Amino acid sequence: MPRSIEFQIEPVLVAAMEQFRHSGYGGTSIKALERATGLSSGSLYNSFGDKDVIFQKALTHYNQMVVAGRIEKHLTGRPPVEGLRSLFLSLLDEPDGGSSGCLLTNSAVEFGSDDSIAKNSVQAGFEMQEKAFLKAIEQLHPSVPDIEQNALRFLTLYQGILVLFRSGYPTLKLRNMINYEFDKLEGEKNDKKIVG
Amino acid sequence: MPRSIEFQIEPVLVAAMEQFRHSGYGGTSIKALERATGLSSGSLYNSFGDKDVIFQKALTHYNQMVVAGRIEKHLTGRPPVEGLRSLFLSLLDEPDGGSSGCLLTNSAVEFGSDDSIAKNSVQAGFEMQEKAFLKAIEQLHPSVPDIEQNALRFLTLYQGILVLFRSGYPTLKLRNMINYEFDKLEGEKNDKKIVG
DNA sequence: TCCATTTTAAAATGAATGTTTTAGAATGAG
DNA sequence: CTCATTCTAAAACATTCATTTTAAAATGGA
Repeated sequence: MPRSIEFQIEPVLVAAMEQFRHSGYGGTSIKALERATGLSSGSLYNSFGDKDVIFQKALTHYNQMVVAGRIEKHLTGRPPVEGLRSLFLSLLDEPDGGSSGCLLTNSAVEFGSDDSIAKNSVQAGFEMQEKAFLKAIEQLHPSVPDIEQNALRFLTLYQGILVLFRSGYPTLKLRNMINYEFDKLEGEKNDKKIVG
Repeated sequence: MPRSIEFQIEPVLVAAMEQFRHSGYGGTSIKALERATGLSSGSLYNSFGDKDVIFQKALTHYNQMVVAGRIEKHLTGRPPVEGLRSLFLSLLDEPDGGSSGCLLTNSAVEFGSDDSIAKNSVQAGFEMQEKAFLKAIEQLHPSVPDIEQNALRFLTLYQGILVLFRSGYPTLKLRNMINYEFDKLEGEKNDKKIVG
């Protein structure tokens, strides 16, 4: 029957994801995708369809792997404040220092609120993050009524950090701010107000 | 001598600004700028140079008018918390509900940290916002040593709100979160801890 | 009036875009 | 082997892009 597929789909998706993360959807040409994935445009069109499909698959993969993976990695089996802190700090640990930012954040901004190929995945990604924050806060203060406000506040901070980091804002200052924020949270939890 | 310029430069800059705000730099064609400004491409090239110059002028104008204007409007001659609150809430008051977001935020994400036509203006704009927050917090707690952390936290929240709002996140939830945040700040200021 | 300049409209340019097609080599199952 | 399929490479396509040029009308100062 048919010749079997030579390449693995997953590394191709990862390469496309990185490319979109760096240059956005509009800023990424098919030629750039050829370079990034090592596939010819023929193969890309053959296996995916068109550019939109590649992007959507890459974005979905980003949600499943990067977003969910990060949450899983930092927020499970650990005290919630510690987990949240390391989750936030992990945003600043891009290996090459080249802050490509978050594909979710970048897509949200690039496409806006109009109907687009990104809308559903962006909403789903934000929802995943917000729910993870909610769960962590519940573990912290099960009885407080303003858990939702705090979860949204964390989501907002999270997205803001990604914007500033992407723009080249000094990592050290962001790191200090994050640590300050979670130090304060630990202080509140222990009912000790340290700051006079 | 020469024929005088027929159009006013400022409305043209405003129109270009709105267009870039809605569609980004890459997503805005010269044709779109013709439509938005009412000028022919001939006039645009004649009066500005090229697309990069138009964008840079529009971004500078955004900093001077929109960013500085908003700060001036909300943070002067008013109690700082009240001013900050109304500044944050004003982000959600886009007239048409079509959240074009902030040209600064959008440009930061679109161009990233690489050297680009936007880098200087983006940094300048963020700095303006951060300094405004710093000043407001100083008025609030002149003695606290962690003013910088709080100013950066406000900047981060501010940018995060702009991302979420641009993506179509429900305005009401964002409004509640903002109000909750500044209610808490007023509480802290009065040294009354309301939340148990 | 004349000249320099600015306007618009249109055409032209050359490059890049996304996509399809073609041609040829490779591969696996029957 | 054969046939269907997949690969790469290349060409072809129509479209869009930013930009320049052209031509013609308008305008203001000398």
